[in-house]
Amino acid sequence: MVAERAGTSIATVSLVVNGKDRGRVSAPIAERVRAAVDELGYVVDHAASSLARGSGDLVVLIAPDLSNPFFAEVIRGVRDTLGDRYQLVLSVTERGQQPAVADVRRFERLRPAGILVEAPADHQDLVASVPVVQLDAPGEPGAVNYDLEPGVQQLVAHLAGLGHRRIGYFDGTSRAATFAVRRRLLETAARAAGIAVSPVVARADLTVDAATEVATTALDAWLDDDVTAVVAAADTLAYGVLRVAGSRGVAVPGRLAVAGFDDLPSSSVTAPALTSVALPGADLGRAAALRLLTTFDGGAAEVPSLPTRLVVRASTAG
Amino acid sequence: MVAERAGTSIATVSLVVNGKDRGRVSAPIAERVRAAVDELGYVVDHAASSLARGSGDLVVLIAPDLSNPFFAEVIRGVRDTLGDRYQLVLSVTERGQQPAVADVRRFERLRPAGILVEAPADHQDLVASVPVVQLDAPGEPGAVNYDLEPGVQQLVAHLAGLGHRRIGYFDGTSRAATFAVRRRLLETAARAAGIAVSPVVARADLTVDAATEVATTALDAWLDDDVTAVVAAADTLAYGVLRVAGSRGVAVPGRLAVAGFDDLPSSSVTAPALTSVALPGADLGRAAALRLLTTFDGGAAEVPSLPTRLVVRASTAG
DNA sequence: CTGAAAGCGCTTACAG
DNA sequence: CTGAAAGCGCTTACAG
Repeated sequence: MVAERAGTSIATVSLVVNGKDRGRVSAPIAERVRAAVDELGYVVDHAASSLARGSGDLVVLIAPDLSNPFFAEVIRGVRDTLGDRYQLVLSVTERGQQPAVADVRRFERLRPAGILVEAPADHQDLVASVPVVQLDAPGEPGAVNYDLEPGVQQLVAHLAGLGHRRIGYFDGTSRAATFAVRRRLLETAARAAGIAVSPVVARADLTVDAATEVATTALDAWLDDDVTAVVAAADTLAYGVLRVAGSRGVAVPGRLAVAGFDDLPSSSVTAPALTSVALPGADLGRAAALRLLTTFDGGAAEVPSLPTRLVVRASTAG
Repeated sequence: MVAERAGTSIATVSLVVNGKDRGRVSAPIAERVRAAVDELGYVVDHAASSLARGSGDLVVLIAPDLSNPFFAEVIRGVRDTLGDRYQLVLSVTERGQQPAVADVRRFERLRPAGILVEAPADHQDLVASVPVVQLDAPGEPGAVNYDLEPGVQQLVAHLAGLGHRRIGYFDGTSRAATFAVRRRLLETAARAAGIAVSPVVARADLTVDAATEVATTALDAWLDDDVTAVVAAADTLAYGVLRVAGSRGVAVPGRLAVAGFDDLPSSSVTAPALTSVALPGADLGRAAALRLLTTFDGGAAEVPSLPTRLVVRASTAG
């Protein structure tokens, strides 16, 4: 430890650097240490520190591929809540993959203070030697989730009110539980409202390009099946439908209404602007980070589900 | 080290676990060790390992706030190139901030194998005890950059060909050098083509919402100044212009042509579809990761700048 | 082919 | 109020 050039012992430096010098180290000595630290540009070695201490100040957020801008919002919420006390690092899975046990294992090695897992693959047993909080993992105990029901109900009521009687569903390929829930809630609500859901199967990765490719064939199938509205499990999927409909001259919403989930920032500038069930990503991130912080302090407050609501725009409203 | 339950010494376990047992440990013993490792779910402690070894297998990518989907592409490129040998972790700066020296310092503590810095604040001296590669940092030696000139030339030629003689520029607030370069190249090319650049100042964070807010007042100023086209330093900024123009009934491109930089996936579905200078993010990520990998092996190959080109869509073409 | 030992840079009781 | 010492879990020469 180079900074003992301050003329004191290693232990004293450690105390000062960690701000544990109150009433343990005299002011002039502490001052000398700080000066030496500054001069030498010293920065405590994280590996050694975590080793000695048993765990570090890192918080790991494991998220799926970031091509869905939704995650950027989540990350921002986490960051804002974690503050300076903890250092956030992100890990992204491979495109099209959900976070799984192996990812959590991999990051346990880093001895983080805690791990956040966004939209994990279903039915994983995500226990670790450090606190783990899951986001967007319906059915998992202790997870921070959206209450999707109100948003879906509003969407179906909206479509029913416009006279739609047969709709298509554009699902993600993601194995995350939240997608199964979105589909199930929509089907249930549709049935209750007397709306049929087309058997046409359409699934794609959550990128505009993948969605466009799938929509290229799915669009015809939907139209052949007399579908008048398509609900996509994510806005990025809906963009694909908009793109194909636009290039084929299929009027939206005249011939086909389109809606999504997420309400991404860009959904207000699409052609036409997209109706969407708003999932406030930053709120989710904040709630999850807060829950982790509470866990650190030994608490375990129940986190209520986050509300969702429908944002109506031109892609359905005409 | 728990796994010595395999009945061997700690050192032997270490050798086997790190795959350095070739010709040093007998096959049956190695086998016994592996079995024990599996049974106990043992995973080597990263902190201890990095400490003993001097550095770890982490690669840190420091990026600005991820609300610009462009970065998702960059990340994907980095990930794909790094492969399994290294573990990528991301860090994002606070919204509106560029990566700076302090961020690099912070991550040096982790003893990563290397650090990647995307669009750092200008004029930073980003040296560290580990290899650092900068992305999108024009003017920095060893940085991996776009060759923006051809894209900008094409854009200006395109606008000139359409008869535009006075254009507005919508800049980012980012202090990253790449934004200064975009502006300068555009101004130079415009002058050469006999196009005037309006003195109206418009700058915003690279989010659709921030851009919309700024565009709300800037749009009037541009129109008052007889501007017939606006070039935005990023697609997300252009989205803000499209949004305001749409809600005000200003015809795009009839009254005002709009173009951006990035060519985000969603730019093909905006209303109208956005003309943009394509900056292939994944390519940038791949090139930077490759450069870092070469550095690890002691090499220092020159990386050529990545080509850019104009993608023409309805927002300018009519 | 295998094991005992030193050391990586810290932190934290503990004794002075 | 301060310092010497043990120990965190590994890796890697080195000796057997």
